Amino acid sequence: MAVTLADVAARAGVSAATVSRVLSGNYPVAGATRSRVLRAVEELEYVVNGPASALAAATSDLVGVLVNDIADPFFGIMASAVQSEMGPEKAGGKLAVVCNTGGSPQRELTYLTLLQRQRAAAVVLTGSAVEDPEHTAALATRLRRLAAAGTRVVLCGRPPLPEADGEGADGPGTAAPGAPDSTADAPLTVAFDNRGGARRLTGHLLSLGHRRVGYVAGPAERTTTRHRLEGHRSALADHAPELLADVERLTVHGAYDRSSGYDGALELLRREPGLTAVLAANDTVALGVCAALRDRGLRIPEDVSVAGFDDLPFSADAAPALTTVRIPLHEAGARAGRLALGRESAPPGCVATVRTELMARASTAPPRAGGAN
Amino acid sequence: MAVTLADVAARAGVSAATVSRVLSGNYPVAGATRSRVLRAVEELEYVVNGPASALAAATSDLVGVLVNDIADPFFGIMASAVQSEMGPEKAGGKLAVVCNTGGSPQRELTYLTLLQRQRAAAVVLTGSAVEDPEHTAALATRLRRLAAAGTRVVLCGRPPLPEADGEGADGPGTAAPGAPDSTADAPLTVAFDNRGGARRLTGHLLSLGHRRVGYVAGPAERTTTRHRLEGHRSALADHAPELLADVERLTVHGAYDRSSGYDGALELLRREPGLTAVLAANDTVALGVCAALRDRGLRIPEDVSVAGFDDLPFSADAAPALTTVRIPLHEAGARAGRLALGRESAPPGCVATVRTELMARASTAPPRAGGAN
DNA sequence: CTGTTAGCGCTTTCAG
DNA sequence: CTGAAAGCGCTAACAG
Repeated sequence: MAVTLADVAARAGVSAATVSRVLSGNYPVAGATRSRVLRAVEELEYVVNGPASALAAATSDLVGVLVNDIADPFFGIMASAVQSEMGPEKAGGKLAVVCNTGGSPQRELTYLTLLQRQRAAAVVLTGSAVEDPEHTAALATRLRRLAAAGTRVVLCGRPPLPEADGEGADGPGTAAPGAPDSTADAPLTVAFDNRGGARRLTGHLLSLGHRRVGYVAGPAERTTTRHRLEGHRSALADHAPELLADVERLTVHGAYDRSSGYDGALELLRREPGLTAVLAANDTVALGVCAALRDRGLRIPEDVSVAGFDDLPFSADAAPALTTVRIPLHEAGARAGRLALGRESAPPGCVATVRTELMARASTAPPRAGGAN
Repeated sequence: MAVTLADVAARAGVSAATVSRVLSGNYPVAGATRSRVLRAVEELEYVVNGPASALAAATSDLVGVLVNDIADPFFGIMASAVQSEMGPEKAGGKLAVVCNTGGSPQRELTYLTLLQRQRAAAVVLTGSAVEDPEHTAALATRLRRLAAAGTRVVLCGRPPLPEADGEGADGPGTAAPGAPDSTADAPLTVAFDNRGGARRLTGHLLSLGHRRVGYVAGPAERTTTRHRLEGHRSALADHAPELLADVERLTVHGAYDRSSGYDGALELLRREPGLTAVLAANDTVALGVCAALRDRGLRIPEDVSVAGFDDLPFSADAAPALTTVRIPLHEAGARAGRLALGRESAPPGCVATVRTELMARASTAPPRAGGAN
C-alpha cells in the first residue's frame, strides 16, 4: 500500500541499502547517486517507516517527558524547555512524548512501562516525587530497567533517588572497595534548591517583622512539599525559634491548586485570626489564598502579606505583584533536555542543583502596627 | 540482549503466536495457557517491543498533538484534555507526542512528516492557523497524505481547511455529480466561535458606553486574529457604525504574549490618548495591557476598561478580575481527543463549533463621565 | 562507493 | 484453542 524503501530503490536504480544510507546520511554516497535517490524520494513522496527502522536499528527517536499535568504552566514550561533542545532543527529530531501522571505513582509506573515498550531514547521525570517507600522502590526498579535497556533517565525538579540500601549495607563507606563511584550510572538529576528558596522567603517575611505566619503547604508526601517546609522551619529556627512551637498549627496541607489555597487560607484564619502573613505552596495556591483573603475583606499586603513559589509568568502581573521564589524552570528543563540527549556531560555527582531566587514584590510588606487585625 | 516474545514462549512452553495472542487479548486463549504465559511474562520482566509490533501490525499507539507552545496554558489545557481521553486507563493506552511548532508553518509541516514517519494513529492540530495560501496548500497536502496513510486528523481551535479549489472549478455546485458530500473525509474539526465571542465582548463595551475602544490584536495572518477582529467590527457595525472609520487606527497587531500587550497599549495611547477601553487579543496580552496602563498611571477600570479572551485560569484571579470570553478549552480538547481515537462519531458536516461565553468581570466598567482622560 | 544477505521482534493467516 | 511459517520495512555487517 504505502511506498517503501524498495520502491524508492527500484525507481532510483540502486539497492535498498543505498537509499537507506542516503536517508540516514551517516555513510558516504556518491553525489550523483544521492541526488538520484533524493529525486525518487520526492517523486514517490516517500516517508520512512519509523517503527521499521526503530526495530532494525534498535533505537527510537522518542523521548518521554513525565509531568503531573501539562496544563499547569509549571510543567508546561519545563516540558517546553525540554523540547526546545530536541526539535527537528536541533541535533536529534526527537519527538517528545508527554505523559500526564496526575501525580499518581501508579500512572507514573505505567507510563514508564509504556515508554520502555516504545524503546524511548530517554525519559525525563519532572516535578516532585512521592515519598512512599514502596513506590520509591518500584520506581527505582523501573528506572534501572529502563537504563539497562539503554534509555537515558533524567530527573528534573526532584531530588535524586535515595540510595537503595542494597543488601542491607548501612551507611557510606561500605561500598565495594575499588568501586570508584557508586552513583556512576545513577539517573542524572537537575534538582531545585527548594529548601534554600523557602528559607530565604520565610527569612524575608520575618525580617519584615511578621510573627504570625501561616503556611498553605502542598500534598504531605511530596519531596517538594517537604523541602519547602524544611526551608521554612530552618528560617524560623534561625531567626525566630520561639515560633517553631506553633508551626504545626499554622501549617495546612492541600493540593497544588487554587482551591487548596482558598480553602487553606480560610482554615488558617480560623486557627489564627491574627495572621499577618501566608506562605503558599506555589504561585497558583497563592492566587487562591489571595482570593480567600479578599473575600474576607482583608487587603494585601496591608492586612496580610502573601507569598508564592515558582514565579510563574502571571505572578509578576498579579495585583499586587506576588512576592515569590523564582525557579529558572526553562533553564532547568533545557538542561534536562540536553542531558537526556547526551548533548551535555553529566554534572559532578550526577546532580546539578539550580539556584532559586527570592523575588520580593508588592504582596509582602511589614505587618500593621500591632501585628493583629 | 533484551527478553523477547520467543523467550517468554519458551519459558511458558507455548508458541510465540500464543503469547502474542494472550498479550493483545484479542483472541481466545485457554485460561490455563493464559496464566502460564502471564507468569512467564512476570518472571522474565518482559516488555513488548513497540516498534516491532507497530511494524508487524502496521499501527502505532502514538497520537501527535501540535501546539504553538506547550508552555502557554491555552495550549497546555487543550493538550492535557486531549490526553485525558487516551491515558492507559482509558480505552487506547495511546501516547501523546506533543510538538511545539512555535507558530512556524515550516515546523508544522516538518512535525507532520515526523508523525507520518511514526505512523501516528492520529494527529490533532490545535490553535489558530496561518492564512498564507501557499502554506495552506502545503498543509492540506500533508494532511491528505496522513489521512491516506490511515492517520486520523483532527483540528481543534482552528477553522476547517478552506475547500481546495481542485482543478480550478469555481464556486459550489461544480462538485462531481453523484458525490454526495465532498467533505465526507475532510479532517474533523472542533472550531471555536471566536467571531461570536468577540462580537459579544465588543457589544458589552459599547453598551457600557465606550466609544474610544482600542484593540491589541494578535498576529495579522492568523485565523483566530482575523475572526476575533471580524467579530469586533461586526459589533461596531451593529451598535456604533460611526466608529468603523476609526477601527484601523485603533487596532495594533502583535504576538500573543504579554509584551505585545504592553507595547500595544502604549502605542494605542499614543494614537488616541482619550482611550476608554482596550480589547486584547487574549488574556495574556491583556495582562500586558494592564501593566502598561498602570505604568502610565491609569486605573482599571476607572480610567480605562480592559478585556481579554480565552478565560485562562489566572484571569478570574487577576485584580481587577478580567472581563474576557470563555472558551471551554478542556471540553474542546477532550472532544478532539475522542474524535482522534474514533470514540465519538463525526459531527454533522465534520465541524463542531464550541460556544464561547462572555465573562463580564471587574476590569470593565462604564467610561468616566466625559469619556476622555 | 555499492550491492547482498541476514535478521530485528512481532503479528497473522492458514492448518491442524 | 494452538502451532508453523511467512513476512512487515528497514539496517548493518560483509563482500565486492
